[in-house]
Amino acid sequence: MQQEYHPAEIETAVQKQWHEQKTFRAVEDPNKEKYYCLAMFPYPSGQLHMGHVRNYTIGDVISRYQRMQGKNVLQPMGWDAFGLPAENAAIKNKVPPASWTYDNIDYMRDQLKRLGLGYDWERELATCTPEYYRWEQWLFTRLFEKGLVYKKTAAVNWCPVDNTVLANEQVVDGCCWRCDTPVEKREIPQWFMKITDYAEQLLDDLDQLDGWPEQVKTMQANWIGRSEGLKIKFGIVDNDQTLDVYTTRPDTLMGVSYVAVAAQHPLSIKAAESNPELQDFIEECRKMETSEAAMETADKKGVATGLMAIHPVTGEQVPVWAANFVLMGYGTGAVMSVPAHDQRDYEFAQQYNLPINQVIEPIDDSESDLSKAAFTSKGRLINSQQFDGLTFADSFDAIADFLVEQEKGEKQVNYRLRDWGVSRQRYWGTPIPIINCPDCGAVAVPSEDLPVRLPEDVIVDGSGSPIKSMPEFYQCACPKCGADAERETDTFDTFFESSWYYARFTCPDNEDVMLDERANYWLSVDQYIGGIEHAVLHLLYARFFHKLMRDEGLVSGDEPFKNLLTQGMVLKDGTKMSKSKGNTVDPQALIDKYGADTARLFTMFAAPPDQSLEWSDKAVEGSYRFLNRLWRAVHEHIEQGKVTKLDVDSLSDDLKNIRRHIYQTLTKVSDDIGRRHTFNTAIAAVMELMNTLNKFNDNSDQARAVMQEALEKAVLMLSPITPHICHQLWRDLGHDEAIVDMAWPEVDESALVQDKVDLMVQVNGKLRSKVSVAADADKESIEAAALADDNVKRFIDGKEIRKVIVVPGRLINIVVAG
RNA sequence: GCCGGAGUGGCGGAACUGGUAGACGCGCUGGAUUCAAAAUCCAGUUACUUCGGUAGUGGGGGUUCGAUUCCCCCCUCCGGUACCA
Repeated sequence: MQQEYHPAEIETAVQKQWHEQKTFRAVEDPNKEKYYCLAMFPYPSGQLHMGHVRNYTIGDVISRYQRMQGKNVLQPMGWDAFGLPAENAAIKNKVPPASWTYDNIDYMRDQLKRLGLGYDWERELATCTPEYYRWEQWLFTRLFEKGLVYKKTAAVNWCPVDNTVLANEQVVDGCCWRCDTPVEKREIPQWFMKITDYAEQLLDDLDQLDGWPEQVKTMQANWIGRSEGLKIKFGIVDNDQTLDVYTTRPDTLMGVSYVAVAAQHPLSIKAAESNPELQDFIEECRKMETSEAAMETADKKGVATGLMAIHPVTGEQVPVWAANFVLMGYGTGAVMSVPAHDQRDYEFAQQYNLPINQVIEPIDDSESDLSKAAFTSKGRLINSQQFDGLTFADSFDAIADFLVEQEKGEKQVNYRLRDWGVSRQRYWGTPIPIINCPDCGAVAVPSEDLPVRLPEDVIVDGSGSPIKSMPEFYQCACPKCGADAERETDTFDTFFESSWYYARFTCPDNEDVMLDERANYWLSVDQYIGGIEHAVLHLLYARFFHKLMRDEGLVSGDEPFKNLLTQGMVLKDGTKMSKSKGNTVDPQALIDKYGADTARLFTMFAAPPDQSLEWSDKAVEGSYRFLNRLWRAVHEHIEQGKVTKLDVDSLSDDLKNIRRHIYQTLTKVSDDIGRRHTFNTAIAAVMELMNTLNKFNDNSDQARAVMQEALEKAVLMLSPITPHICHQLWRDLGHDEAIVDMAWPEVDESALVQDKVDLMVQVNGKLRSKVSVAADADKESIEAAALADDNVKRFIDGKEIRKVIVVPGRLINIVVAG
């Protein structure tokens, strides 16, 4: 055994052995309990960052631990390879996105291998290959036939100078990030997936996800946003059109003082023909940012359209306003406004001098002052004619019944969730497999013609997608009638690819079908690990896809991810690492200097996985020092020669205490890794054990036998976290079998038995002393021991004891008067 | 704006079910070793203190014998907000 710890040598040799022996190849075996562990695959941006190191180390620790538990583990890795950065790099460096992406993948694959992550590399996939994306094209055409996709116009950010569509992140303060031109909205036809058809299931099935963090389920439930309300029809004066609104507060219907519609609403556009002020307003709204955050924080503005709506109950006329806070693409594009009982309507009404009609009063007859703010609580109806005196629930039914009878409304369940717009006007993505025929309309590309391949040898210059000016790509014949037709040149949202990769990993080599029977062996994913930033969108889309694939007969379960671990961000100086801030840490430098085990140990030790992790060069050195101490401890032990057999019955109290510490540590570490995923506390516990061993100075035969036992357990416990050094130390401790194939150690319960325990003694909740009592002492004797303690006496002397609380195994609290 | 989190020594964090606040690591201080330094090892390290104690987990209130933990209000920071992934 080498005297010094040389991580580079050890790590290279161990990784070579894993590679040659195909250690991490996953083979379906119905007789073994499977465990599918998946970390969110990376976008191949060029090099690994610390967030990747953290994400993939967490996955690897869990995978290796489960392997030691005897599970048949699948841990795959691949590349989320389509996306905007490749196009940006292409513009900057004049390199086609494809070659840039493939080069990045090659480099990052080596980096992952150097970290010693136990992946089955035979299952590697990249989403930008036709072998992968052909199957999502195929699924899309199936959904097209089923009517689950449709086309409608929707707004995009448009830069009139660059003549291109901008992503939300490319809009900075309402202007184009590259040329600073004010961004405009443009309505263009786009493809949508009917995720709203699955809204109810996506909400209800959250209950199945016991292994998901509550906060993520809450965020998804809020995002889906199920509500029960009324759809109400308003007539328009001198107009045969009607206006539908949806409200969750039909009890306030009699307080409606105006109706607000989106600027883009057909009624508003029609009215603008003879209204220059409204025209200007519509134009102004066209320049607003499309993001929800921008819409909600913008000043609320509106213009009267001049149209009057007819109240469905009273028949009274209320004005129709065009307002910038009403979205055309959401709901009916119109809302009824009740200033007295909705804060936003209240502020709008004050700004434009619209009437504020109170129709709800507090149920407890307390004051409701409408001069300062709206009264938004539910209460009792007033000023509401035949509905006066009703509660919220009663008025809901009464008003619904009334409107149904009049054919002016009905009860409706509504969802905040909107259908998923999947069209992107970008090049580097999966071509949407649709052909537009002048006669037949939109026609799905027949499955025998799939995949629709994206041309890779192109020049991207920032003036729009190159395939939009490539007749050789878009010119084609209609599959139905044979007439000249054109392909879609839009591509899919990249969330499309990441919505089903977890399933394709089970059978990535199948060239004939999207998924085969192996999917049902491995799925669902037993542990999914990724950033909290994906809590809503990615995870919701993947859940949606799973249900689509289930309904297509491709998979059997309802949900893709059984357990979810959301990791926090890696920070430096308290903020997110980013190139623009110049505070990035290159993991490669870390690995080169200290080795993969130190990088892994540091990222697991610095914080629990779901919290943000603060980077520290000094703490990395500390991790490296610990591995050196571990190495030295094993080395010094081995140097003393052969170890005799352990004789548990002959041990001194000191040695019994050491053995108890070993198995207390093992109990804690098993729970920390297996259940809690708090790797930081697991590592701390092993460090504590090592500190104890270090202080222990006994060269007797039995002491050395206990030391051998301690070091073996410590190495086994650390092996999922720092597998390379543990591989070597395990060998050095005299074992022929590779540690990666060892079982997780079992706890020797007899070593844990204790005859005395220390209990804390409090007086009035303040710690005053501690007493040592027999482990099986009864309440009375514990109480007596506490009251007899000298320091306790000082605090209770001459005072009346009101009560004594004894918490077994923990503490005694003596409550005294005064 | 809305939804979801987080806030504990000089720093990262621990305290899992309401029961010893600060485990473990970093840093710092002192010591050993060294010609010297690095490395390593040992000891100490929340603040205040009359050395008895007292205060203390973002701020303010509450429940409890007992609150970092539960409840209410507020502040700050972070994530998401539907075309970044």
